[in-house]
Amino acid sequence: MTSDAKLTIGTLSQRSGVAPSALRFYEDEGLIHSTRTAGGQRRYGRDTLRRVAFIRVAQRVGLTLEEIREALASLPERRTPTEKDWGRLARSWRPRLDAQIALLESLRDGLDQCIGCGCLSLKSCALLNPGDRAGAQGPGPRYLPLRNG
Amino acid sequence: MTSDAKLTIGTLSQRSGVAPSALRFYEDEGLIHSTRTAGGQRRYGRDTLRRVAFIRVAQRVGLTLEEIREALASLPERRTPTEKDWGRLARSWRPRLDAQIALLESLRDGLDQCIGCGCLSLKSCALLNPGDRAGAQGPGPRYLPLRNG
DNA sequence: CCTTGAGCTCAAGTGCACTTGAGGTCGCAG
DNA sequence: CTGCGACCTCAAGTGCACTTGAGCTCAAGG
Repeated sequence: MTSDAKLTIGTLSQRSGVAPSALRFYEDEGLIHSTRTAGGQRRYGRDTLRRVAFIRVAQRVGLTLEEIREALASLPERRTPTEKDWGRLARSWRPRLDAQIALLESLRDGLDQCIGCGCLSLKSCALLNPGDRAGAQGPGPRYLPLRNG
Repeated sequence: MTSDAKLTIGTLSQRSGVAPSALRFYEDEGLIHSTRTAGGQRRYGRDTLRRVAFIRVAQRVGLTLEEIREALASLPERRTPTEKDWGRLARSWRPRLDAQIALLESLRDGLDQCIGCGCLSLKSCALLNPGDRAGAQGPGPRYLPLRNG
């Protein structure tokens, strides 16, 4: 019977390791949902715990909250998501993870050759132009969340 | 004779692929330096090209501008840095790169086991607590620059 | 000399992911 | 029923890495 107990924001915060302010923020952003007590306080179903966990892991993988919201939107609305649902979502990260790992490995392996040799000053350097667009006037950098890095 | 030509900010921008505004910003932050013409315009030595290249690669590796400034501060002030100087700096990234790669790999390899099995909701999950601090109320996330991601 | 594109400064704005603070309310133990 | 810790809202602030805009000056070709 503990399975249908609702969680307060404080409890969810403790169990998930995510600050209450962040949980409210996630809710504003449509990433999680709550019911309210008569007095207006938030109450979360236990599946929210997994939802929050998913959000944090997805952030580590490099997704923005925007992307995570989109991913979560593909979950069933009517029923509590199953392990298969979560598994499917998580597996969609693989190409992204593989690409990131490949990038970092090429960076690591290229350091000695590339930096030492002087190509670091050339537009054609693979380290400098991993996206293959030499000198393109792109916008600012994107970020990869790296919690507890 | 091209080797001692000074670069304007526009030329440096084109050659490095970094916007003029960013170059001015880097200068404000002490990451690069310029001399000025009589009229007050910036002129950069050719070694600044390499310096800027270093900054961009360092960002991809995950360093903040603060950290990059510190790294650059260890370069000789009096002479133009040699390839050995740059190589030494770049090699200091290795442990960091290795750690990041290891993290992403554990994330990738843990996905199927972890997300499918339900531990995603537990504080002891390795994916959720890579820093080994379950439920610690850490500050906000850190970022890993991921240009052209 | 004149024009014009490139450059200058300084203040403010952007995007992301939150946190902080002020001022007030809820809900449960005693 | 009272106290007080947990919760509420809303606005503003934070940190990083820049970008944008206004208003003005410089430098090089014709």
